Amino acid sequence: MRRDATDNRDRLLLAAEHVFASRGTSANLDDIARAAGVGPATLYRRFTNKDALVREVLHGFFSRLIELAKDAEQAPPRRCVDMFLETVGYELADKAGLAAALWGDLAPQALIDELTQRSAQLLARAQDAGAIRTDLTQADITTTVWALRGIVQASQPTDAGPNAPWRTHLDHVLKSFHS
Amino acid sequence: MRRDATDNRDRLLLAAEHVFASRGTSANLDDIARAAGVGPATLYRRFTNKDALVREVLHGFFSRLIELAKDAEQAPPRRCVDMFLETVGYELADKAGLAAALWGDLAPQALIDELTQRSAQLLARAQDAGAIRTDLTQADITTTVWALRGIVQASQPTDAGPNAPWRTHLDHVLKSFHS
DNA sequence: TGTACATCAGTGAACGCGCGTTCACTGATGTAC
DNA sequence: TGTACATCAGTGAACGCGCGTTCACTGATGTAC
Repeated sequence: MRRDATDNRDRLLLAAEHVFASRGTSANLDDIARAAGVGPATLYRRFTNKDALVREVLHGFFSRLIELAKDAEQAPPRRCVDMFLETVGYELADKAGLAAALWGDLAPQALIDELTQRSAQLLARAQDAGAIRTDLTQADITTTVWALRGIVQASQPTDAGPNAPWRTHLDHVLKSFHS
Repeated sequence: MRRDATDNRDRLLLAAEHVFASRGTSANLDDIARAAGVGPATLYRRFTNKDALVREVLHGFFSRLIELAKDAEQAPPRRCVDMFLETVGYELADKAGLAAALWGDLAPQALIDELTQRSAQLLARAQDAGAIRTDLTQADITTTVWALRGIVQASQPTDAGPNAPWRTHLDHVLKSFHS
């Protein structure tokens, strides 16, 4: 691919990440093209269509969540689930617009599967350390992520910082997880 | 208003409740008109525009939530918050499409205020009875509703019954609420 | 109880706008020599 | 290092579709007598 082509592709992807993250995936492509400094038709030279663009942005988002799971694997067993959910919460709050589409048709199934598997391992690790109730399953982790998403989407951007609604809610949930 | 007019208004409102509840407020008006057995133009004789129709449906939805709060006021103080959130969860799960628009621009502020106030009273009642931690505020109740909404929206309709994801999540939260 | 008629209800088709997508063309890039 | 040229990139305007909304007209309702 030619240099000008790769440059524009990168800039379009960056612009799409920003716009989708702040205004959701229903944002229009003209705004993204303008933010990237190209015409709307250029977008269609780099991406098949809007769905393909959304898919690629979601792919990056899920990749970051998987990185967060890997990071948590390095944390002490007693704290690894807490750390994972806290960092996921920050990511969701920062990318509320993407969180909406998290588990839609356009989500990358392979990455979802990997994330599910890794969170199950984190849970098992914390349970083996005796830090988390043994009657919990991976579904409780996923459900908690959905819950955080719901809170983040309803919250104003002003609801940030250590007392953000999603943080106190997560505290409640983790309190129960730790039995 | 003439009899045929009131009849059609009622049927349009019912149809809108069903369609919006199952497919969200972005569902198109043609489907609603068809479900009501009238032409699309008739809808505009009974309602100013789509926003007005959505507002009226949301008004009904919030009225039902307020009824749930009133019902909870009759429950034992130690259980009133639990009961409120459980019944709200059922309502959200049943009307997932409306839950999405819960706190948007079209929501009726007066009813939101009343619901907020009533949930604060429920919380105070449970706290006075020594059933719920005294460091909680009304915001924790609202946040929990948002969380349930997020779960319900991500869940499949098959995730129903006593083991629905939102129910187990609420159990976790209430466990922490009760200290 | 009938009937005439004013009023308002219902309606299919058309309009307009937003937005994803494509067209037909101009312009930049990089390679061959 | 220059230069010619094939290739592919960029682009504004136009297209088409979905959908909210309105038009211009026909039809039902209910009241006055």
